[in-house]
Amino acid sequence: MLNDILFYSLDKAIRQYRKMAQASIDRAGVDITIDQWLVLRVILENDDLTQTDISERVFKDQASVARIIGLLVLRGLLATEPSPTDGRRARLRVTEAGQRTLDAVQPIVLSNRQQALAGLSEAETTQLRLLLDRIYANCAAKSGSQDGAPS
Amino acid sequence: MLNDILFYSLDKAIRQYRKMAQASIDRAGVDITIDQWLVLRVILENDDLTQTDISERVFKDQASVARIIGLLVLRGLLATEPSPTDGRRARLRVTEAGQRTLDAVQPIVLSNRQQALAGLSEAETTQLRLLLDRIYANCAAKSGSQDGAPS
DNA sequence: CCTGCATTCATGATACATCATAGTCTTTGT
DNA sequence: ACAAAGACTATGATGTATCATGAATGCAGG
Repeated sequence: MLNDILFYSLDKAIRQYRKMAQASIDRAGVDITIDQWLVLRVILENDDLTQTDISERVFKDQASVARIIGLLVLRGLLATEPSPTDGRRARLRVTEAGQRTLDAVQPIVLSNRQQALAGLSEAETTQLRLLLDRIYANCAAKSGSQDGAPS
Repeated sequence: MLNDILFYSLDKAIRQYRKMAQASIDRAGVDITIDQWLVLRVILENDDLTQTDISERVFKDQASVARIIGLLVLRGLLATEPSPTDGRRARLRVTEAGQRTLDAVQPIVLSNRQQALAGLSEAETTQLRLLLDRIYANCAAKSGSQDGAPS
């Protein structure tokens, strides 16, 4: 019956982390959500991704990314101009305000991670990641076949 | 940095699990969400909890529980009658349809957990749970103090 | 050039998360 | 008994998740 507890613990841990992370950003007076921050950060690092590309990197779906981008533009953290090469797309550019926000949030996120992992050794975090990735792989596999898709 | 990857893996794992779990329930033709199922199950086991009690057990907040209960009532899986002892509350009762749904979902959930944890030893799941609980504790602690010092 | 198909994005519908608050009822202190 | 405090629930506002679909554009082959 420990299994019962495992996914509960998983859920609890990630949710508490998000809660703590968001609270620390709010406390710093920065007006952005962690999801928006994540997307903005990815766009800064590569301003020529499609929404689908972005969604894969941040592990969200395209619809969520579209709405997050919409909010980022609304808030003036992101600017768009029509793509010169592809009429379906818009080129995304992080604005000055967006850059300032990213700069402000960066140290907070690092400190959050540190707090969350306090007392865990490198070996432990490594193993944790391994186990989580295995669970992910198990869940991503089509049930009924041990499909050896490339990792 | 591996830290970067850890919370990403955490997020990925739990989301993929939820996705897989919901898909398997849908595939079985049962019309319920896993969150609704979770709440319904808790109510079955104890029909005299407040929404706050329930929210603590399923690790959601009270507002979410209130809305989930509303949907469960709407769908006829849950019935309410005014509490005889407390005018603010309603006594919750799982209906026949609710019971049938619970019965239908139970084996699916067990199978899902098994699939998700395939290839993990008991020791590994135990350690995983321990590490997750530590992260939770770290995040639940007030920032700025490593010990339990009052704020 | 045009057609069939894939890609890219937007949006509606539904559900959950979080915060805040209001309304109702209960308990407590005096 | 009464007022203050607290508990319980409902709901508005905002944001995200997921699925489905539609509209616009790009592209390859005929």
